[in-house]
Amino acid sequence: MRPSRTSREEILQKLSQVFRRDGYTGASLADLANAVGLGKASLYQKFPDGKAQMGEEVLAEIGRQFDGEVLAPVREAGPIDRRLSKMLAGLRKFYEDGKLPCALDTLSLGEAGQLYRHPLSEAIRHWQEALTNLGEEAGLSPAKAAVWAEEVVISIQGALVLSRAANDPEIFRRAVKRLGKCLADSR
Amino acid sequence: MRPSRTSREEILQKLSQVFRRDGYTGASLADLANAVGLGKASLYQKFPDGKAQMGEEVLAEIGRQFDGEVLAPVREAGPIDRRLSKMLAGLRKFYEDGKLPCALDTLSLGEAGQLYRHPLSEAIRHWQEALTNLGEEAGLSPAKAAVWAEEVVISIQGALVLSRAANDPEIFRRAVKRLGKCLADSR
DNA sequence: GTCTATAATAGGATAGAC
DNA sequence: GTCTATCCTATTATAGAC
Repeated sequence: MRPSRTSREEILQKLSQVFRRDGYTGASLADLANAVGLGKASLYQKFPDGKAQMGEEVLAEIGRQFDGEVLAPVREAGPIDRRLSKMLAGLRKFYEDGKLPCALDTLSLGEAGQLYRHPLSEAIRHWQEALTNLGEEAGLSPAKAAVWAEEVVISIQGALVLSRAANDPEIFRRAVKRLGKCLADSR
Repeated sequence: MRPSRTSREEILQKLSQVFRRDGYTGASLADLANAVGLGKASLYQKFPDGKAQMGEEVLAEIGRQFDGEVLAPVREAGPIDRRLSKMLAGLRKFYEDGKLPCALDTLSLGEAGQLYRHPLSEAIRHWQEALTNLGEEAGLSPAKAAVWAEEVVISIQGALVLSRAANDPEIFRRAVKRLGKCLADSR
Protein backbone atom coordinates (compact mmCIF):
# COMPACT_ATOMS: atom_id res chain seq x y z
CA MET A 1 0.00 0.00 0.00
CA ARG A 2 1.42 3.31 -1.06
CA PRO A 3 1.72 6.24 1.36
CA SER A 4 -1.53 8.08 1.91
CA ARG A 5 -1.77 11.28 -0.04
CA THR A 6 -3.72 13.16 2.59
CA SER A 7 -1.02 12.59 5.14
CA ARG A 8 1.60 14.35 3.04
CA GLU A 9 -0.91 17.10 2.31
CA GLU A 10 -1.38 17.61 6.02
CA ILE A 11 2.36 17.73 6.57
CA LEU A 12 2.78 20.30 3.80
CA GLN A 13 -0.03 22.30 5.35
CA LYS A 14 1.79 22.49 8.69
CA LEU A 15 5.07 23.32 6.99
CA SER A 16 3.48 26.06 4.93
CA GLN A 17 2.26 27.83 8.06
CA VAL A 18 5.80 28.07 9.39
CA PHE A 19 7.26 29.20 6.07
CA ARG A 20 4.55 31.79 5.60
CA ARG A 21 4.89 33.18 9.11
CA ASP A 22 8.68 33.24 9.41
CA GLY A 23 9.98 33.19 5.85
CA TYR A 24 12.47 30.74 4.42
CA THR A 25 15.51 31.69 6.48
CA GLY A 26 13.42 32.29 9.57
CA ALA A 27 11.93 28.81 9.48
CA SER A 28 14.40 26.49 11.20
CA LEU A 29 14.29 22.71 10.86
CA ALA A 30 13.50 22.56 14.55
CA ASP A 31 10.48 24.85 13.99
CA LEU A 32 9.38 22.86 10.96
CA ALA A 33 9.74 19.47 12.63
CA ASN A 34 7.96 20.82 15.68
CA ALA A 35 5.02 22.08 13.64
CA VAL A 36 4.63 18.71 11.94
CA GLY A 37 5.05 16.84 15.20
CA LEU A 38 8.01 14.75 14.10
CA GLY A 39 11.72 14.70 14.77
CA LYS A 40 14.10 16.38 12.37
CA ALA A 41 15.41 13.05 11.11
CA SER A 42 11.88 11.93 10.24
CA LEU A 43 11.39 15.04 8.16
CA TYR A 44 14.50 14.16 6.20
CA GLN A 45 13.01 10.74 5.51
CA LYS A 46 10.12 12.48 3.77
CA PHE A 47 12.14 15.29 2.22
CA PRO A 48 15.60 13.87 1.38
CA ASP A 49 16.75 17.19 -0.09
CA GLY A 50 15.98 19.01 3.12
CA LYS A 51 14.64 22.50 3.58
CA ALA A 52 14.91 23.46 -0.08
CA GLN A 53 12.67 20.55 -1.05
CA MET A 54 10.22 21.37 1.72
CA GLY A 55 9.92 24.91 0.43
CA GLU A 56 9.46 23.69 -3.11
CA GLU A 57 6.70 21.25 -2.24
CA VAL A 58 5.08 23.72 0.11
CA LEU A 59 4.90 26.25 -2.72
CA ALA A 60 3.29 23.67 -4.98
CA GLU A 61 0.78 22.70 -2.29
CA ILE A 62 -0.02 26.34 -1.57
CA GLY A 63 -0.58 26.83 -5.28
CA ARG A 64 -3.09 23.98 -5.39
CA GLN A 65 -4.86 25.27 -2.30
CA PHE A 66 -5.03 28.79 -3.68
CA ASP A 67 -6.36 27.49 -6.95
CA GLY A 68 -9.12 25.60 -5.18
CA GLU A 69 -10.13 28.17 -2.60
CA VAL A 70 -9.59 31.41 -4.48
CA LEU A 71 -9.31 30.93 -8.23
CA ALA A 72 -11.88 28.18 -8.81
CA PRO A 73 -14.77 30.53 -7.89
CA VAL A 74 -13.35 33.14 -10.27
CA ARG A 75 -13.49 30.70 -13.19
CA GLU A 76 -16.83 29.08 -12.53
CA ALA A 77 -20.02 30.01 -14.37
CA GLY A 78 -22.45 32.57 -12.97
CA PRO A 79 -22.84 36.28 -12.39
CA ILE A 80 -19.62 38.31 -12.15
CA ASP A 81 -20.45 39.86 -8.81
CA ARG A 82 -21.09 36.52 -7.22
CA ARG A 83 -17.80 35.09 -8.50
CA LEU A 84 -15.90 38.15 -7.32
CA SER A 85 -17.40 37.99 -3.87
CA LYS A 86 -16.69 34.27 -3.64
CA MET A 87 -13.07 35.01 -4.47
CA LEU A 88 -12.93 37.64 -1.75
CA ALA A 89 -14.36 35.17 0.73
CA GLY A 90 -11.75 32.68 -0.42
CA LEU A 91 -9.02 35.26 0.12
CA ARG A 92 -10.21 36.01 3.64
CA LYS A 93 -10.03 32.34 4.46
CA PHE A 94 -6.75 31.70 2.67
CA TYR A 95 -5.03 34.58 4.46
CA GLU A 96 -6.87 33.91 7.71
CA ASP A 97 -8.40 37.37 7.73
CA GLY A 98 -5.05 39.07 7.32
CA LYS A 99 -3.24 37.19 10.04
CA LEU A 100 -1.31 34.74 7.86
CA PRO A 101 1.22 36.21 5.41
CA CYS A 102 1.45 35.31 1.74
CA ALA A 103 4.23 33.01 0.56
CA LEU A 104 4.76 35.33 -2.41
CA ASP A 105 6.01 37.81 0.16
CA THR A 106 7.82 35.70 2.72
CA LEU A 107 9.37 33.17 0.32
CA SER A 108 10.70 35.77 -2.09
CA LEU A 109 13.24 37.28 0.30
CA GLY A 110 17.00 36.83 -0.02
CA GLU A 111 18.23 33.42 -1.13
CA ALA A 112 14.71 31.97 -1.32
CA GLY A 113 13.83 34.54 -3.96
CA GLN A 114 16.43 33.02 -6.29
CA LEU A 115 15.61 29.45 -5.28
CA TYR A 116 11.89 29.76 -6.00
CA ARG A 117 12.01 32.27 -8.79
CA HIS A 118 9.97 30.25 -11.26
CA PRO A 119 7.17 28.92 -9.03
CA LEU A 120 6.73 32.41 -7.58
CA SER A 121 6.34 34.17 -10.89
CA GLU A 122 4.14 31.38 -12.23
CA ALA A 123 1.82 31.70 -9.25
CA ILE A 124 1.48 35.42 -9.89
CA ARG A 125 0.84 34.83 -13.55
CA HIS A 126 -1.96 32.35 -12.82
CA TRP A 127 -3.66 34.68 -10.40
CA GLN A 128 -3.50 37.67 -12.71
CA GLU A 129 -4.67 35.61 -15.65
CA ALA A 130 -7.81 34.45 -13.84
CA LEU A 131 -8.55 38.01 -12.75
CA THR A 132 -7.93 39.45 -16.18
CA ASN A 133 -10.42 37.01 -17.68
CA LEU A 134 -12.97 37.99 -15.07
CA GLY A 135 -12.39 41.66 -15.81
CA GLU A 136 -12.93 41.12 -19.51
CA GLU A 137 -16.11 39.15 -18.85
CA ALA A 138 -17.24 42.12 -16.78
CA GLY A 139 -16.89 44.29 -19.85
CA LEU A 140 -13.45 45.81 -19.37
CA SER A 141 -11.14 46.15 -22.35
CA PRO A 142 -8.23 43.69 -22.28
CA ALA A 143 -5.87 46.49 -21.29
CA LYS A 144 -8.12 47.77 -18.50
CA ALA A 145 -8.76 44.25 -17.30
CA ALA A 146 -5.02 43.59 -17.02
CA VAL A 147 -4.52 46.78 -15.03
CA TRP A 148 -7.44 45.95 -12.77
CA ALA A 149 -6.05 42.45 -12.16
CA GLU A 150 -2.65 43.84 -11.27
CA GLU A 151 -4.21 46.34 -8.90
CA VAL A 152 -6.22 43.66 -7.13
CA VAL A 153 -3.16 41.49 -6.52
CA ILE A 154 -1.19 44.54 -5.41
CA SER A 155 -3.94 45.54 -2.99
CA ILE A 156 -4.03 42.13 -1.37
CA GLN A 157 -0.26 41.91 -1.03
CA GLY A 158 0.03 45.45 0.25
CA ALA A 159 -2.78 45.02 2.73
CA LEU A 160 -1.17 41.86 4.09
CA VAL A 161 2.17 43.60 4.58
CA LEU A 162 0.55 46.59 6.21
CA SER A 163 -1.64 44.48 8.47
CA ARG A 164 1.38 42.59 9.66
CA ALA A 165 3.65 45.60 10.11
CA ALA A 166 0.98 47.66 11.85
CA ASN A 167 -0.24 44.63 13.76
CA ASP A 168 -3.79 45.37 12.66
CA PRO A 169 -5.66 42.75 10.62
CA GLU A 170 -8.50 45.23 10.15
CA ILE A 171 -6.43 46.84 7.41
CA PHE A 172 -6.70 43.63 5.41
CA ARG A 173 -10.41 43.27 6.02
CA ARG A 174 -11.07 46.85 4.92
CA ALA A 175 -9.00 46.36 1.77
CA VAL A 176 -10.93 43.22 0.83
CA LYS A 177 -14.18 45.02 1.40
CA ARG A 178 -13.14 47.84 -0.91
CA LEU A 179 -12.21 45.36 -3.63
CA GLY A 180 -15.82 44.24 -3.70
CA LYS A 181 -16.84 47.65 -4.96
CA CYS A 182 -14.08 48.56 -7.36
CA LEU A 183 -14.78 46.47 -10.47
CA ALA A 184 -17.48 48.88 -11.54
CA ASP A 185 -15.14 51.85 -11.01
CA SER A 186 -12.59 50.46 -13.47
CA ARG A 187 -15.03 50.48 -16.35
CA MET B 1 36.43 65.33 19.37
CA ARG B 2 33.27 63.23 19.36
CA PRO B 3 32.62 60.61 16.68
CA SER B 4 31.47 62.07 13.39
CA ARG B 5 27.73 61.80 12.86
CA THR B 6 27.93 61.23 9.12
CA SER B 7 30.12 58.22 9.63
CA ARG B 8 27.49 56.46 11.71
CA GLU B 9 24.85 57.52 9.20
CA GLU B 10 26.85 55.90 6.45
CA ILE B 11 27.21 52.71 8.46
CA LEU B 12 23.48 52.59 9.13
CA GLN B 13 22.88 53.15 5.44
CA LYS B 14 24.95 50.10 4.51
CA LEU B 15 23.32 48.02 7.24
CA SER B 16 19.85 49.03 6.12
CA GLN B 17 20.50 47.73 2.62
CA VAL B 18 21.27 44.26 3.97
CA PHE B 19 18.30 44.24 6.34
CA ARG B 20 15.95 45.42 3.62
CA ARG B 21 17.16 42.87 1.08
CA ASP B 22 17.42 39.80 3.31
CA GLY B 23 15.20 40.51 6.29
CA TYR B 24 16.20 40.35 9.93
CA THR B 25 16.90 36.61 10.18
CA GLY B 26 18.41 36.51 6.71
CA ALA B 27 20.95 39.20 7.51
CA SER B 28 23.91 37.52 9.20
CA LEU B 29 26.56 39.41 11.11
CA ALA B 30 29.04 38.32 8.47
CA ASP B 31 26.84 39.92 5.78
CA LEU B 32 26.36 43.05 7.83
CA ALA B 33 30.04 43.46 8.68
CA ASN B 34 30.94 42.80 5.10
CA ALA B 35 28.57 45.46 3.81
CA VAL B 36 30.01 48.03 6.20
CA GLY B 37 33.57 47.00 5.42
CA LEU B 38 34.55 46.17 8.99
CA GLY B 39 35.19 43.03 11.00
CA LYS B 40 32.40 41.59 13.08
CA ALA B 41 34.14 42.57 16.31
CA SER B 42 34.30 46.20 15.15
CA LEU B 43 30.55 46.19 14.57
CA TYR B 44 30.06 45.06 18.17
CA GLN B 45 32.17 48.01 19.28
CA LYS B 46 29.63 50.32 17.64
CA PHE B 47 26.56 48.27 18.50
CA PRO B 48 27.17 46.61 21.87
CA ASP B 49 23.74 44.99 21.89
CA GLY B 50 24.41 43.31 18.57
CA LYS B 51 22.00 42.65 15.77
CA ALA B 52 18.91 43.75 17.67
CA GLN B 53 20.43 47.19 18.22
CA MET B 54 21.54 47.41 14.61
CA GLY B 55 18.01 46.73 13.47
CA GLU B 56 16.64 49.28 15.88
CA GLU B 57 18.98 52.04 14.78
CA VAL B 58 18.57 51.09 11.15
CA LEU B 59 14.80 51.48 11.47
CA ALA B 60 15.28 54.92 13.04
CA GLU B 61 17.67 55.96 10.30
CA ILE B 62 15.35 54.67 7.60
CA GLY B 63 12.56 56.68 9.21
CA ARG B 64 14.61 59.87 9.04
CA GLN B 65 15.58 59.20 5.45
CA PHE B 66 12.00 58.46 4.44
CA ASP B 67 10.85 61.60 6.16
CA GLY B 68 13.37 63.69 4.24
CA GLU B 69 13.06 62.12 0.82
CA VAL B 70 9.37 61.21 0.72
CA LEU B 71 7.31 62.99 3.36
CA ALA B 72 8.97 66.42 3.40
CA PRO B 73 7.71 67.16 -0.14
CA VAL B 74 4.22 66.11 0.91
CA ARG B 75 4.19 68.65 3.73
CA GLU B 76 5.78 71.59 1.97
CA ALA B 77 3.77 74.53 0.57
CA GLY B 78 2.68 74.60 -3.05
CA PRO B 79 0.21 73.04 -5.45
CA ILE B 80 -1.12 69.59 -4.50
CA ASP B 81 -0.17 67.94 -7.76
CA ARG B 82 3.40 69.11 -7.51
CA ARG B 83 3.75 67.82 -3.96
CA LEU B 84 2.23 64.48 -4.90
CA SER B 85 4.54 64.03 -7.85
CA LYS B 86 7.53 65.00 -5.72
CA MET B 87 6.53 62.31 -3.26
CA LEU B 88 6.28 59.76 -6.06
CA ALA B 89 9.75 60.75 -7.28
CA GLY B 90 10.96 60.37 -3.70
CA LEU B 91 9.42 56.92 -3.50
CA ARG B 92 11.07 55.82 -6.72
CA LYS B 93 14.43 56.87 -5.33
CA PHE B 94 13.83 55.48 -1.84
CA TYR B 95 12.83 52.07 -3.19
CA GLU B 96 15.39 52.20 -6.00
CA ASP B 97 12.72 51.88 -8.65
CA GLY B 98 11.23 48.78 -7.08
CA LYS B 99 14.48 46.90 -6.63
CA LEU B 100 15.00 47.55 -2.90
CA PRO B 101 12.36 46.13 -0.53
CA CYS B 102 10.69 48.11 2.24
CA ALA B 103 11.75 47.54 5.84
CA LEU B 104 8.08 47.55 6.83
CA ASP B 105 7.88 44.31 4.93
CA THR B 106 11.20 42.60 5.57
CA LEU B 107 11.61 43.65 9.22
CA SER B 108 8.09 42.66 10.25
CA LEU B 109 8.55 38.92 9.73
CA GLY B 110 8.80 36.40 12.54
CA GLU B 111 10.74 37.45 15.62
CA ALA B 112 11.60 40.86 14.18
CA GLY B 113 7.93 41.71 13.98
CA GLN B 114 7.63 41.46 17.74
CA LEU B 115 10.98 43.13 18.35
CA TYR B 116 10.19 46.20 16.26
CA ARG B 117 6.46 46.37 16.77
CA HIS B 118 6.39 49.98 17.89
CA PRO B 119 8.76 51.63 15.41
CA LEU B 120 7.02 49.78 12.57
CA SER B 121 3.52 50.91 13.46
CA GLU B 122 4.73 54.44 14.17
CA ALA B 123 6.35 54.63 10.76
CA ILE B 124 3.10 53.60 9.12
CA ARG B 125 1.14 56.11 11.17
CA HIS B 126 3.45 58.97 10.13
CA TRP B 127 3.20 58.11 6.47
CA GLN B 128 -0.57 57.78 6.51
CA GLU B 129 -0.93 60.99 8.50
CA ALA B 130 1.04 63.02 5.98
CA LEU B 131 -0.99 61.54 3.12
CA THR B 132 -4.30 62.09 4.87
CA ASN B 133 -3.45 65.75 5.33
CA LEU B 134 -2.59 66.04 1.67
CA GLY B 135 -5.84 64.38 0.71
CA GLU B 136 -7.84 66.81 2.83
CA GLU B 137 -6.00 69.75 1.33
CA ALA B 138 -6.95 68.34 -2.06
CA GLY B 139 -10.58 68.63 -1.04
CA LEU B 140 -11.35 65.13 0.16
CA SER B 141 -13.46 64.63 3.25
CA PRO B 142 -11.46 63.43 6.28
CA ALA B 143 -12.92 59.95 5.86
CA LYS B 144 -12.16 59.77 2.14
CA ALA B 145 -8.70 61.20 2.70
CA ALA B 146 -7.92 58.50 5.25
CA VAL B 147 -9.05 55.78 2.86
CA TRP B 148 -7.03 57.29 0.03
CA ALA B 149 -3.93 57.45 2.24
CA GLU B 150 -4.33 53.82 3.23
CA GLU B 151 -4.75 52.79 -0.39
CA VAL B 152 -1.62 54.64 -1.44
CA VAL B 153 0.51 52.94 1.21
CA ILE B 154 -1.05 49.59 0.35
CA SER B 155 -0.32 50.09 -3.34
CA ILE B 156 3.33 50.85 -2.72
CA GLN B 157 3.82 47.91 -0.39
CA GLY B 158 1.94 45.54 -2.67
CA ALA B 159 3.80 46.70 -5.75
CA LEU B 160 7.13 46.17 -3.99
CA VAL B 161 6.18 42.62 -2.98
CA LEU B 162 4.92 41.79 -6.43
CA SER B 163 7.94 43.30 -8.16
CA ARG B 164 10.23 41.20 -6.02
CA ALA B 165 8.27 37.96 -6.27
CA ALA B 166 7.74 38.30 -10.02
CA ASN B 167 11.26 39.61 -10.49
CA ASP B 168 9.90 42.53 -12.46
CA PRO B 169 10.56 46.09 -11.21
CA GLU B 170 8.28 47.41 -13.93
CA ILE B 171 5.33 46.44 -11.76
CA PHE B 172 6.48 48.99 -9.20
CA ARG B 173 7.05 51.70 -11.79
CA ARG B 174 3.58 51.18 -13.25
CA ALA B 175 2.00 51.33 -9.81
CA VAL B 176 3.74 54.60 -9.00
CA LYS B 177 2.65 56.04 -12.30
CA ARG B 178 -0.98 55.12 -11.60
CA LEU B 179 -0.79 56.81 -8.19
CA GLY B 180 -0.06 60.07 -9.93
CA LYS B 181 -3.51 60.01 -11.48
CA CYS B 182 -5.68 58.65 -8.72
CA LEU B 183 -6.12 61.57 -6.31
CA ALA B 184 -8.74 63.13 -8.55
CA ASP B 185 -10.60 59.81 -8.80
CA SER B 186 -11.06 59.61 -5.03
CA ARG B 187 -12.96 62.89 -4.88
C1' DG C 1 39.08 51.47 16.73
C1' DT C 2 40.08 47.55 14.34
C1' DC C 3 41.82 43.13 14.04
C1' DT C 4 42.63 37.78 14.96
C1' DA C 5 41.26 34.20 17.61
C1' DT C 6 37.96 31.81 19.98
C1' DA C 7 34.15 30.56 22.62
C1' DA C 8 29.25 29.07 22.78
C1' DT C 9 25.27 28.05 20.53
C1' DA C 10 22.05 27.14 16.83
C1' DG C 11 21.14 25.32 12.38
C1' DG C 12 21.23 21.88 8.59
C1' DA C 13 22.01 17.29 7.74
C1' DT C 14 23.26 12.16 8.47
C1' DA C 15 24.11 7.43 10.85
C1' DG C 16 22.38 3.86 12.93
C1' DA C 17 19.34 1.78 16.65
C1' DC C 18 14.67 0.35 17.35
C1' DG D 1 8.98 5.32 10.00
C1' DT D 2 10.53 7.41 13.90
C1' DC D 3 13.84 8.20 17.25
C1' DT D 4 18.52 9.42 19.68
C1' DA D 5 22.90 10.68 18.94
C1' DT D 6 26.09 12.95 16.35
C1' DC D 7 28.60 15.70 12.82
C1' DC D 8 29.75 19.82 10.57
C1' DT D 9 29.14 24.33 9.51
C1' DA D 10 27.42 28.93 10.28
C1' DT D 11 26.12 32.27 13.51
C1' DT D 12 26.18 35.25 17.44
C1' DA D 13 29.08 37.09 20.54
C1' DT D 14 33.39 38.05 23.31
C1' DA D 15 38.51 38.31 24.73
C1' DG D 16 42.55 40.22 24.10
C1' DA D 17 46.44 41.80 20.94
C1' DC D 18 47.86 45.76 18.17
